[in-house]
Amino acid sequence: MGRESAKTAPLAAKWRNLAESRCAERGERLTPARLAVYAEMLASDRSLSAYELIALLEQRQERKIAPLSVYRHLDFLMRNGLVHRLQSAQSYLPCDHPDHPHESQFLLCSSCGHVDEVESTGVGALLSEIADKHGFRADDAVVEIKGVCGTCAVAESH
Amino acid sequence: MGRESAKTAPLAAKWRNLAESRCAERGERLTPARLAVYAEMLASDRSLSAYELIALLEQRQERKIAPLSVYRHLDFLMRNGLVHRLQSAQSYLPCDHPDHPHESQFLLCSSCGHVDEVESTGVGALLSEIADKHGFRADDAVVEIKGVCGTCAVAESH
DNA sequence: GCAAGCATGTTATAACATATCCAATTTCTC
DNA sequence: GAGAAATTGGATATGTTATAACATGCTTGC
Repeated sequence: MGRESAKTAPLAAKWRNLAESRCAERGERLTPARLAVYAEMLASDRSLSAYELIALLEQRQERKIAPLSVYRHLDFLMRNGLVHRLQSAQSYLPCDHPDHPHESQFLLCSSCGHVDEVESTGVGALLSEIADKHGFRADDAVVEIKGVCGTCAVAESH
Repeated sequence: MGRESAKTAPLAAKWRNLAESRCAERGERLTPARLAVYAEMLASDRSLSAYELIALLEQRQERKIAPLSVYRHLDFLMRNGLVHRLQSAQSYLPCDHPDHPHESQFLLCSSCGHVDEVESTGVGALLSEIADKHGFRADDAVVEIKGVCGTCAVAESH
């Protein structure tokens, strides 16, 4: 167990490699501090607010971390397609398939808090069509669906 | 000019009547304070943050207004379908067609700040279908499209 | 008129996000 | 490898958005 592992959440090679190659392609530097934030997010089973993330990182690294640092790292990760922001929950989530650019939709379970990122064909096209019809040029879209996930729906019915 | 008009933004009869009947139907009380917030929002040509709204109301009413009051009024107005919250802009917008329940999509112009509320057939169905496919029960959806409106696109091209 | 419930006011604080300035580190050029 | 330039990161402060806790007052139905 190396020195870094004490300060960084465990990070599967798959994700690390994807992140590294993605940043390398774009000429961006995936520094240890940035990687630590990314790893912490992947280690969580739900989306995290910036301040929750700070608390987790402080606990793991046993030192104070300024909000601005984490926001900068989040910004970096979002810029490079590794992390998404959930607009309706003011929280952040690692991207589920950072291997290619995409427009995602999110399924937010109000019961367990789990968020599913899906990439459905048709949504982008439909939204562009709607925009066109109103003489609007669409650049980007936020699609967040709130409801109850399958697991919780089953649990509720018992 | 009555006393109230000095303290409340002008409010077209159309909107006032819609709001009053909507609340009456639901057994909710559209008090002067609530109406004043609604009128102020309608008087603006763009979405407003809660604190912008506070500033406008304070200016008009010449007194201090606590944030919580405005948030309560916004909550009331949203509960009764008179106002929407824009998740990606943390701001609030009067509903464009409060005469019936509906799911809207929003077109946010990044250039002029104008927001267009549209109600397109097909979006709800498509999103439900997507949710179904993932074993998810959809209750509600946020659809916010960012881009450039027709007017600004024309202006830009000159 | 009185009680119950709803609405509002007051104060304080929590939660989320950014500004400014400077120190440390990395990278580049020579 | 030394030194300059650029990037990254830290410290402190502040701005912005939202809610908690509790007290008071209004309205409505009896």
